[in-house]
Amino acid sequence: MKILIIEDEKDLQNALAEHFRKEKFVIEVADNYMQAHEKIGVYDYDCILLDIMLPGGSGLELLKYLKSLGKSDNVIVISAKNSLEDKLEGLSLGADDYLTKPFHIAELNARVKAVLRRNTFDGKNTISVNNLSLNIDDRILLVNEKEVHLNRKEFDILSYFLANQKRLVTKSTLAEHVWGDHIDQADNFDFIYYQIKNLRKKLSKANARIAIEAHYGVGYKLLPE
Amino acid sequence: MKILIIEDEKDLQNALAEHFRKEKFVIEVADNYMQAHEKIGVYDYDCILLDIMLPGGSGLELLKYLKSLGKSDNVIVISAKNSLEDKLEGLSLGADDYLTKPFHIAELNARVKAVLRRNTFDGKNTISVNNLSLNIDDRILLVNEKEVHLNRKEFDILSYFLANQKRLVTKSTLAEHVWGDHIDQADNFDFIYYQIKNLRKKLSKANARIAIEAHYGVGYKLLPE
DNA sequence: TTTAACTTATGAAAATTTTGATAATCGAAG
DNA sequence: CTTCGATTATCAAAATTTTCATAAGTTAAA
Repeated sequence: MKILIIEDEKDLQNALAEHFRKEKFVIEVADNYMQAHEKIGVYDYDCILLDIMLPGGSGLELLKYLKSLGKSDNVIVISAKNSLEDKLEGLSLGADDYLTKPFHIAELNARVKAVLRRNTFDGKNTISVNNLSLNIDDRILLVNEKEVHLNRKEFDILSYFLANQKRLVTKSTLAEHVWGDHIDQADNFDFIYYQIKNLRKKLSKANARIAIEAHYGVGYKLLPE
Repeated sequence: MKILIIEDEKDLQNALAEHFRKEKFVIEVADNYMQAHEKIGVYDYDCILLDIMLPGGSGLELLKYLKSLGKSDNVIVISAKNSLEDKLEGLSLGADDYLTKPFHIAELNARVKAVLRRNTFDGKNTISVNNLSLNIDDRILLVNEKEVHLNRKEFDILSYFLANQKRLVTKSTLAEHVWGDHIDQADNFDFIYYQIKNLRKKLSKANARIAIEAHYGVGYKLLPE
């Protein structure tokens, strides 16, 4: 998963890059119009964070360019507090989302994840991988066409993993999504270990052809096998 | 709690009115520009649902008017699917939120509640009523300066009640907020009854000077006593 | 006023989740 | 290739939440 950060303020740029690197994204940075334009033309990104105020040209021009390339649907516009107009024009140009400075990085993080997840789930209410299929609405897991009972946390964890397949999911991200705001920065993650253990047990008993990989010091990744 | 629905499409208007009446709001309706303009000038509402396309004038004009009166911060703009421009201009005029048709009424419901709650909580992280004070961030309840331990559901329920003081809270609304999306339309609410029972027990043991009133067939209301 | 239908309250049991202690595993540094 | 510190896994116990059965209360209609 690759994120392009288009932002000239060095402090913010570094903070963003650091944060998302920790979340195990591949980060690229552009700090002016030309550089951004070039990267956009050549590479594909899973998500683009776009500041509007840039040296060398307006971020809105970049957005138009992205739109012309059909790559504008995973852009999150970041605009200065007072330039509401930018924000609005940004939206009308098809940006997926916007955020006004200053913002909490947790907020941005949530939105990035939302953008990425959207592209995974699409409109469907069922995700299938190998021999499993998960119906989000009815909260039913089928492995080899047979229902496997998951309780609430197990289901939430698995669906988050499936929505973020092959991507490394941080423990705190998982906690935030499955358990809620309160538990964001816990000092131990026993509750995750326990649920993961049981989830794995159920999956393997049902011969599900996926694996939940632990990544030392970071989190987990779900892989088809 | 009073909501003004400015909407000319009769079907939608009725659906909205009916829904929010069930949620125990007081509903007023305006189905054209003039009527809306008059009501806005005379009365105060806790939330205003504003359609942009109206007979007799644009909703955006009403929004400007509301803004000039300093009453624009609890407006939710409802715009037709394709009129993105309206949406944007609406936002720039200070509307709190917007929604494009068609929308799920549950979505609108959630946003209305959010608008109302914001005005209750403000920026504070503590709500106080009589001899209790609830710290939202640290999730601590004090009654007469002494901590009363609440477990998760109890805390969530109480904080929702406090954010919606003196307002009737539907069981399904409560379920949606405390338990999440899944349990919106349950066929029984035993889990609510159980938590309410224990919450009441803890509150009364601590001599908290509030009461959780049951409203037959509808839900609960929290009252200072 | 009484009944019938339905809603809410309550306690006990079942299921799930969280916590704590302990063991196994991993990865960096020597 | 060891060792050490830290992370992850596992089990059992504690706490919480959900479910179930039943009782009590409420409303509307006869």
